[in-house]
Amino acid sequence: MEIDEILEHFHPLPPQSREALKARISEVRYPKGHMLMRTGRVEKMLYFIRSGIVRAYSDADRGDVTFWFGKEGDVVVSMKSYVSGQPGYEHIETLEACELYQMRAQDLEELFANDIHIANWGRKLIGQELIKTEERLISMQFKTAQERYLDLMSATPDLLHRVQLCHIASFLGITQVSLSRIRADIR
Amino acid sequence: MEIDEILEHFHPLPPQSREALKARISEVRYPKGHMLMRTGRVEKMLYFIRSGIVRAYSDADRGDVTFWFGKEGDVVVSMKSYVSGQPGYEHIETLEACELYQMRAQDLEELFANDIHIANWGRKLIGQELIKTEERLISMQFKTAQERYLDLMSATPDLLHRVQLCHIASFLGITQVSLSRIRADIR
DNA sequence: CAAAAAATTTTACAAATGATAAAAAACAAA
DNA sequence: TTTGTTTTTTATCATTTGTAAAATTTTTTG
Repeated sequence: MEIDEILEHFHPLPPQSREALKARISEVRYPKGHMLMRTGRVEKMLYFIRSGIVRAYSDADRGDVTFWFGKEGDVVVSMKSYVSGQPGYEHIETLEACELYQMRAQDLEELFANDIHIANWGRKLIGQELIKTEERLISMQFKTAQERYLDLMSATPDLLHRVQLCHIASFLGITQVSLSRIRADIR
Repeated sequence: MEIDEILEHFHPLPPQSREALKARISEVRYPKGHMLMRTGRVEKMLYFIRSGIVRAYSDADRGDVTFWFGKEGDVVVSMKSYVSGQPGYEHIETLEACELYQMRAQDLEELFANDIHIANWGRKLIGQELIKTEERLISMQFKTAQERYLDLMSATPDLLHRVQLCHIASFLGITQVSLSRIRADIR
């Protein structure tokens, strides 16, 4: 996925502003298993995914909890870090070899302060992330695990072939064993 | 809670921009049970809560699902509507008599387009909402209902006295019966 | 205050999910 | 292929949560 397409997808940008963004973006590749971000750090970079899949997860008593998958076209930020400048609570790792567009968070801050189109573009970007998160929260609250699994299958069917089931289970808020039962029931 | 305090809380604003915002804000009161927003509409207004409590909820098979409480100082928007201009998926109603600061969404859009400080203020506002939502999502995924109840009690203890338990239960993602059991266990 | 309505708790039973261990299947490296 | 490792499934039992109905408490209304 090309960078122009990704940037435009969040919100239209005047050519000049888009070029200002692109001038601060470079390309980078990481192998599977690379840690893009770590809990407790104030992250200096953010990424847009050109290809590949990543996951964000938090540490918990019973192992880690995957709460987000990022795929082609998605933005990768440590939200807490990005929004408040405070240490983030998530690890983010690549689940496949990834091609990423990278940008320094500080460069983006400077653009926000000086270019109103980019400031509004950033506002829309966060807004879209919020909607997605809110919709997931609602579905966690009132749908059964089986419904959530079926939703995920119809929304991003390829995810199941590209990601381990233990991560899918964690993402759905259930154990891997429970996910196996659900899959058996559906068959 | 005064409007200046509320506005500044999200992000500092130069006096000129703050006055521009305030010039478009008026005050309004509604009794308990008033519907501020409705599913399926593109909402034209947004609010800041001077006093009182409101809840946002979605329709579901088994009744409604409360997924957000707003209290003094919080912003009240139909997120989908506000972010994307598309019909929202939530109802929002007052749970107490409320004093609100109100503003036309279109006025805010115009300020976003013309005042970079307000655009960045709006970006920070949405970002803070995103963090809160993401933290709730994570706690839904890896905490037990009892832990979530205890968290809520320590975070906003007054909520329990001001809001019906059926709404608290729904907010926690459990039934009212289950919440009753948890409360009995704690005693 | 008394009656009615609403909200909350309790009880009993059913269904879903979790924990653990072990077996089966899929995958990777030599 | 063969071996060894990882991933997924299956089976068992304990725990949690849901559903429905009744009992209790609290609030509202006359």
